[in-house]
Amino acid sequence: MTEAQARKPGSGSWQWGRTAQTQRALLDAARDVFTRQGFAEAGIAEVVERAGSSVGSLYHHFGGKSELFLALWQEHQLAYEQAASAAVAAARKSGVTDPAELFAAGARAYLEGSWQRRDLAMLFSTGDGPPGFELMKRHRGHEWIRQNDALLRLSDTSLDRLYAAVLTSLIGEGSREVAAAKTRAQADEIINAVIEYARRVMSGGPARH
Amino acid sequence: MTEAQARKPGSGSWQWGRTAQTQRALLDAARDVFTRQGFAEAGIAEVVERAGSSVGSLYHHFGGKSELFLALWQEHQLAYEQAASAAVAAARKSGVTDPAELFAAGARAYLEGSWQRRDLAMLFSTGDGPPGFELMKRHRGHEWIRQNDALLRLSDTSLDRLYAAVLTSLIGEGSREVAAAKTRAQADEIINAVIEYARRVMSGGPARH
DNA sequence: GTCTATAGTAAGATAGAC
DNA sequence: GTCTATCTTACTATAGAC
Repeated sequence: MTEAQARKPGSGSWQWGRTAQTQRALLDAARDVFTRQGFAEAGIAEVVERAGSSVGSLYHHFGGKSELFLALWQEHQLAYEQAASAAVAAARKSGVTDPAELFAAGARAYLEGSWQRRDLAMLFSTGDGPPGFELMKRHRGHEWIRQNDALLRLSDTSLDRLYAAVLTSLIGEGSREVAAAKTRAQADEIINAVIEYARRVMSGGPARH
Repeated sequence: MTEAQARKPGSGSWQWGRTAQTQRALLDAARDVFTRQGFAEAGIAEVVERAGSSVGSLYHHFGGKSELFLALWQEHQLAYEQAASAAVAAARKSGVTDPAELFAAGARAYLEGSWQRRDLAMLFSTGDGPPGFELMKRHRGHEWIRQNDALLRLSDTSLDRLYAAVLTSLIGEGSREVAAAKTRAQADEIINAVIEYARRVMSGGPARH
């Protein structure tokens, strides 16, 4: 593929995205290798081999193994977030106003994404990643909830942070289970159950002392 | 304490527990170093220095850095489990029979343990550990719930596994937040809130399709 | 059981030609 | 932008005397 596309047609006019191509190839190869072996086990060598690229190139474009992993994660996150916010917007448009329902709509889209892209969902939930990765994930998760329910007037109380943390980890755990499901039907069951649990947690809102 | 016990009384009759002493010193030093620096950052050298021991000795007793970390974790787990099952037994003795209430009693004791031993609770929840550690944790967590409510006639359905997973991660997340609390009072608030959320999740039992 | 000194190892990272 | 060859650097892990 790399070779075929690299062959210049007629003149030589197309140099569009030589960079983009390389990065794409590297990311795809990284997906293959990391999802099969995890971060620690995976070797940079195999990645560049599969990508038909080279170590130097990888470093040029990404800066290192960790950064490559992170780039892969960010793509994945982007897909999640776009799907989720689109779903929330759609629900809102069709008249839903209850914050819990809007949240549920977003969560469903999120979990849907875990089923498509199971491989990545599993990879990022195993706890195997570059130093500091767990922290980044937690951070991102909290932001997501915070944003998703700026609706819910969450303040900076430790109890509100807990509420967000609990919902985040609920969706996160659900995501893992969905990704581990054997069939689409099973995944659907799990998605529904997770939403149900989320509703239960949200019933009554954040705990007050 | 170590010093006091190391002082020999009268003769020199005591050689009891030279092994035990060394292991204790190593574990205590490991606690210091790991809780401050995490697993990856920590160096074996600093641990043995603080323990007044040596690298060879560490390998003799534990087998390596990872195993030392794991031994520390197991001690911590043991403390959790003893407290939790004692609490459940006590609740049962005083007439509680509702499974959800029994579970809540165990969970409360568990979270109590996260406050005492905050340092360890934080360490083990950061996601920094030897390869495969996250898996072990997840495994252990599930076992704990399973055992705690063999009461709840959970089967091997994927939905029942989800239920267990959700409760586990709820308690786990709560544990992290408790450990991060700044004051005892705040920790108590959080503990109560977590129990409340657990009750909400359990209301209605495992989801059915 | 304990220690010191040494070796292994292996992968990620870099330099510099093309 | 791309590549190859080399290096480096920090560990862990072991050997072998006491």
